[in-house]
Amino acid sequence: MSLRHALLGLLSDRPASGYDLLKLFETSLANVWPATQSQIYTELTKLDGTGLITVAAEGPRGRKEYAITDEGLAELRHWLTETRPQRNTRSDVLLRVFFLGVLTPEQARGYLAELIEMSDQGYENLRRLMESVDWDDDDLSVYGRIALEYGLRFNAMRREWAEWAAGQIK
Amino acid sequence: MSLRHALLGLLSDRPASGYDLLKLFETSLANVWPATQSQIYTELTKLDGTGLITVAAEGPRGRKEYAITDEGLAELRHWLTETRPQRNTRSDVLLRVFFLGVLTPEQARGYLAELIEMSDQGYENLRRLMESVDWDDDDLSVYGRIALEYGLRFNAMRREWAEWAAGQIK
DNA sequence: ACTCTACATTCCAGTCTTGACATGTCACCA
DNA sequence: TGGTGACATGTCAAGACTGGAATGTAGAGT
Repeated sequence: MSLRHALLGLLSDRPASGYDLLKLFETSLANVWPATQSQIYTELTKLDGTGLITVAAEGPRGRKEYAITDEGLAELRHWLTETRPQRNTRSDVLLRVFFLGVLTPEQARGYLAELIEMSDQGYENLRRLMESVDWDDDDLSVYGRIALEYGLRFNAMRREWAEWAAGQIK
Repeated sequence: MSLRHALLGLLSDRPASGYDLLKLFETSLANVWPATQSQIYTELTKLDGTGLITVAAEGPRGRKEYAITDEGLAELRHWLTETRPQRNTRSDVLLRVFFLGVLTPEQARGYLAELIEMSDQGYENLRRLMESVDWDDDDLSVYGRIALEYGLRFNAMRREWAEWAAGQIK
C-alpha cells in the first residue's frame, strides 16, 4: 500500500487539499504511481483518522487543506529507510512478448515496432517536460529531475532493446 | 486483467494443470506478471466457465489438465494484436526517489546504493538463468530469451542511473 | 507398514483498484 | 443575470489481489 506513502510524501513538501493532490498525481506522479480521485479521497480520510495527517485549514467550497503530522513524517521516514522496495513489477508490455510466438513473425515485428514508437513518444514527452519545468534547488526539484532522468534512460533502453529484438525474429 | 491472458498464453504452448501453471508462474513469469496460487485457480475456473479453456484430462489426486480452446486462442491473438498495452506501471522503487528529500543526503545515497546492489543481483540472477536454461528453437525459447535480454538491459540501465543519481546529491 | 515430500485443489476475509455517479460552490465573463 | 468551467468532495459496485487456512492423494524411500 504505497498510495499512503505517496500522499505523505507530497504533503511533506507542503499542505494541500485532495484536489491539489489529485492534480499532482496527474502530472508529476502519473508515470510512477497513478491514482484515481476516489482512491485519493478515501485514503486521505483514512490517514486523517489514524493521525498521520490533519486538517490544517478549511477553505471555500468545502476545501480541506491537509498537513502532515510529526507522526506522519516519522512514518514516511520509516518507509523510506526501513522497508525495502519489493513491489513486484507487472509489465503488460513484457508479458505479451512471451507469447508473440502465437502470431506470425510479421505480426510479432509489428508489435515490437509499436513498442519502439511508444518508447520514442515517452522519451519525447519527458524531454518536453524536462524543458518546460523551471527547476529550483529545492528537494522535489532535485529528486524530480533524477526520477525524470530515469524515465529518459528507461525509454531509450526500451527502444534499443525493441530494435534488437525485432532483428532476432525469424 | 492480464492474468487471464497470461494463462491462455501458457496453455497455448501445452496443456497444463493449475499446479503446473503455478510452477511456471514462479519460475519464468515471476519477473513479469507474478500471481498467487489462489488467483490462478480462481481464474482457471472462470476461464473454463466461459469456454476459453477446457478440461482435457483428469489425473491422479484430482488433477485437472486444462487445454486452450479455439475460442481461447482467438482471444489470445486478439489481445496481442488488437489491444494496446497501457497498464500503468507502478514503481515502488521510483516513488521513493521523489521523496528522498526528507532524508539526509547520506541516507538518500544509502538508498541509491541499495538500488545499485539490487540491480547487480537482478542482473546476476538473470545471467545465471540465461546460462542454466538450454534454449531450443521453439517459440517460448526464442521469446523467453528476448524477454530475458530485456531484464538484463533493464538492470544494467538502472545500475548506471543509480550511480549517476548518487553523484547528483548535494 | 510408515513417513515424508511433492502434488493438487478449494475457499475465504480483507484490502486495493477502477470507473463511474452524485453533489455542490465559486469566480468570471458576456 | 445567466452560463460556464474550474474547484471540491463523497460514495458505491465490481473486480483484482494478497495471504492464508483447510483438505486430501500419490509415490518414493526407509
